Amino acid sequence: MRPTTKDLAKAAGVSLATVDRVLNGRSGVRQKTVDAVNEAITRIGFERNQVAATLARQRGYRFGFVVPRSGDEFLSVIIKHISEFAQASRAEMIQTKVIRIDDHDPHRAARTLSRLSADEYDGIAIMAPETPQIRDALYRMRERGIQTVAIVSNQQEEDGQSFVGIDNVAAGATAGRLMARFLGNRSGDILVLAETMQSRDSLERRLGFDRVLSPDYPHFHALPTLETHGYPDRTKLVLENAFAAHPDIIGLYIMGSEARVAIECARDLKPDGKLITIAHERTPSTEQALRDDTLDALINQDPGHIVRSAIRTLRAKCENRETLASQERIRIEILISENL
Amino acid sequence: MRPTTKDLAKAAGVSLATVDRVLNGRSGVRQKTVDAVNEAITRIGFERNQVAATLARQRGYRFGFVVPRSGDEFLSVIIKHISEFAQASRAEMIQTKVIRIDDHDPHRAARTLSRLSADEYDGIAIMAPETPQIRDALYRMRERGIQTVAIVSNQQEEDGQSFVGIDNVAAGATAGRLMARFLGNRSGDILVLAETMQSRDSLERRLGFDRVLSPDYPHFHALPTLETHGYPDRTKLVLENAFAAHPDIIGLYIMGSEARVAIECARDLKPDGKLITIAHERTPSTEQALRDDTLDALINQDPGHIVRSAIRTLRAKCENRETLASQERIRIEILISENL
DNA sequence: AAGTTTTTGAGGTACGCACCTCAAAATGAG
DNA sequence: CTCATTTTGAGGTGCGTACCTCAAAAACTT
Repeated sequence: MRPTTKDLAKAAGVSLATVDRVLNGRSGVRQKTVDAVNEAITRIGFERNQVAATLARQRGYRFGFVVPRSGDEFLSVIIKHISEFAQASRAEMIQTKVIRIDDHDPHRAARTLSRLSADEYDGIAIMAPETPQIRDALYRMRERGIQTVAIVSNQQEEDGQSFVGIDNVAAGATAGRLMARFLGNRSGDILVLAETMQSRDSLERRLGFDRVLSPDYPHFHALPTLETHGYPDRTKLVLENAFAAHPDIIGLYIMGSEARVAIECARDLKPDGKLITIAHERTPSTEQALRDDTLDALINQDPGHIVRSAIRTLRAKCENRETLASQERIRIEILISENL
Repeated sequence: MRPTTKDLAKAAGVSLATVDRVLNGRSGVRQKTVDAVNEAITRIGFERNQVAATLARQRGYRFGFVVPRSGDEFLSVIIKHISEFAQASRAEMIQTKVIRIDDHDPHRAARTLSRLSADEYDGIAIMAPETPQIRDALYRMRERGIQTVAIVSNQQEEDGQSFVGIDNVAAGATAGRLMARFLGNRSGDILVLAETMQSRDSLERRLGFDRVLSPDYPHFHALPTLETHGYPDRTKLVLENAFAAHPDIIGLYIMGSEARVAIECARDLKPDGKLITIAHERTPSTEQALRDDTLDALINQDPGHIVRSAIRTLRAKCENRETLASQERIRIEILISENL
């Protein structure tokens, strides 16, 4: 039989009330007593029964996902997975809400964050670019006793701040290696497209991409990153100009998460199908592009996995536990039409 | 507030005892009453609180993983993940044991299975090739009230029998497409290696491999599958003969899950590094081969994911729930040295 | 030593459900 | 109609923990 709090109290020579105080970090216990209880915990191998603990809390866990108000296809996939998992984990006493923030006004965003109270939320997962305002707001949130985790876009590493997502340098390197191998011995220019190079994600992907291409494959030349700023018109224009200026473009690497327009343009500009195209994030449109061969490979981070991992991470923090590392590592997936 | 069994009883106009009988499928309730309760469940949106239910059961869940007694590197990785997850889910009142069976004697294996009682196990995950004896034993296990799920190797589809693993035809096709794209415009022979072609997994992978290679790439020729039967010596011999007989071998596809020996041999026989090699399953040795470029790509099914998914699937069956499909689909992962 | 403050104990209630018993009510058979 | 059988209700207990109150004990302070 597994030892219970009762056994622990007996083993530590204290009362149930004191055990409770120590286990839940309440004040008013001498250090000496705390140590005695902790010693007893390891001695008898006590492990809190999380099922009973959750039931006794009366109010499971309340988590929030803070995401940008405006967004691309990838964001809607994320949100779909949030509500899907929220539905499925209601029976486990986990409540999940989506909170939208202004992604172009860091101050307003920070204000929204500052209004989130520990009475309403046990933990917050945030998907937002790194800015001083956001970083501060997150710091104060943790001080208020709300657990935090950053998803997709990394935030500065700090105590109590974890990250659920991929290593973008490695993702860029993966794209670079695939690009090179798919191109084989052909030589020419490679076009690199991003929404903006202001974002850390794009910078890192480009860094990884070049790190593979520059030293190992001198017969390719990756052109400077072109920025679309998320506008379809601009994307089209930029691509047209690039293809006109560089007649021997043989590869296209789309780093941003809104690849649809770029893929369509590239297909129209290079209809022979000789252009090797690699993009990020599985969405209905990139999936379709893979199937009809306008896209050669897709680098993906499973949005469902990210959402579930964020919730598990938050929950582990609330329960003062470690997560299972192998379960929480988000993989850099390579998708082709055969393994969709 | 979420409705409880009490609310449900009131809404259905019956007592708590009857609600309990219906919810847990006990006998002695008229169909008319069962229907009334079910109607009330949907009407008020009742959802059983699994946390409370698990606690009240007094004895969490007891699951067993039935795996072959003899095995390769992949199997040991699986077992490592079983104990890792078992450790982590003790706090959730889930107990997990590993049960070894004789993989070369289906009768003995079936006898071992027949001794597993519902008093000891709520569910069994089995990793075993499909044989009539095993299939029967699984059928009787389900009749005894033990939930079953097949992992890695599919069992015949039957009522109540689910499968956690990859589609091996698609996995073979993925390997085929990668092989072709990595080879580019070179032409020559491709060697295909398996432990045995008796197993369904190998057959399916070969099928998928050919399905991509034969129609789309006539300048490659995939040779008939060579069998190693898991013996290092034989693997070496078979490879030496093949390379001697076919001077223009440009690709090697290792379908079995014990790739170490084959990779080493191939490296010795074709030291120029021009041989494109693709294998299955991430293990310490295949991972190393990827890093030092003796392996070009790895097709992997995440063993940790399989283990966790099997347990979640069993648990969902015990609780008479659906699983979250997107979480349980095992992906066909493509690994190269950049996205390890 | 007397008073103040801090620390501890004893006891209780609650969470939502599983599982048990026994008697009462409803139903069916003859 | 009576008797046997089936179905239902009322009530209880327990799972292991959280969280609360109040008084008693221990530890400091001056």
